[in-house]
Amino acid sequence: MIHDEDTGETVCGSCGLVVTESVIDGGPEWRAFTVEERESRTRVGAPMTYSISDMGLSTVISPADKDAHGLKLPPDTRLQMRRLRIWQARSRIYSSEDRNLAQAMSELDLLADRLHLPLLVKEEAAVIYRKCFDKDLVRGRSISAIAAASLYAACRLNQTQRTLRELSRNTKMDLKEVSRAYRLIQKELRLQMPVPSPLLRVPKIAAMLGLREETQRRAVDILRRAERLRFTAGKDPMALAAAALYIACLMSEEACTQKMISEAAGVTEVTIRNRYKNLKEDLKIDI
DNA sequence: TAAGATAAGAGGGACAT
DNA sequence: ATGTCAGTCTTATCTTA
Repeated sequence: MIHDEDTGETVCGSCGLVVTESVIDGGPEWRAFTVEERESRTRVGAPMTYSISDMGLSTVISPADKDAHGLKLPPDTRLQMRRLRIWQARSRIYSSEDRNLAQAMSELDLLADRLHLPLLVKEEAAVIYRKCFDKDLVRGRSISAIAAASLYAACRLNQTQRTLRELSRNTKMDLKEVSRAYRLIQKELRLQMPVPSPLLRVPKIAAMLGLREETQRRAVDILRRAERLRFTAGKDPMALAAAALYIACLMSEEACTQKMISEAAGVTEVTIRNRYKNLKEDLKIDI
């Protein structure tokens, strides 16, 4: 086994197989060159994070009735500490705000995990959820719906290719609920979403079908031309990408049926046919 | 068997009431 | 707030090559 500190990969020394891709580095994230620097930068505690309901910053009073030197506390101090612990716990979790956030964050965790979303996206979703909470958008709606919608919004903002359907499939809710919540928060928070480009969907579909690089390139060409002529507005990007790939397959004589593409892209064959038809007409493509 | 055609229905945006 | 309209996409079924 060879461990590569730079990439964090552990690689088998004889065959080159990557065993684990990410290794947790327990060391500090800063560097220090002098003793003074080291001392001034040293700090204690977990890093702050948005995906724990209190951002990981709350104080925890140790349950052991000992002082800093490990000696038992005198009885009256012990009683006082016990009372403090109770109030501390109440103020942390038992306020309705924190209960709400705590539940939302755990749902976010679960969902992000299932969809293999990067930490960055999850943290952004957590920020969005907090904004929703502050704007009072959660009251009267389900926490799960707002949490799922926040995650979807974070995906969109980061151009991370996940469909609303993929998201709702991993929750108990149906697509309608999540998309309603998503539209609500998009409107209320005035989120400026990047326009979803069909170009970015091509690799995803092509990879599922194992299509050649050449075919992908042709599909991208077709979509570029269509975008330039404004034929793509208002159409499902996934459907456009699927249709372009279908045309590309025909042109490069790569065997691929509409059905295969429709399954990989998550759009129906009929929709692919429609997009295929007007792409062909609009761009005057002869196959 | 794959691809095309047709029709009915759902859901949401734009716009008027 | 509620209703209507055009356009998109889905589901289902039938036809064609």
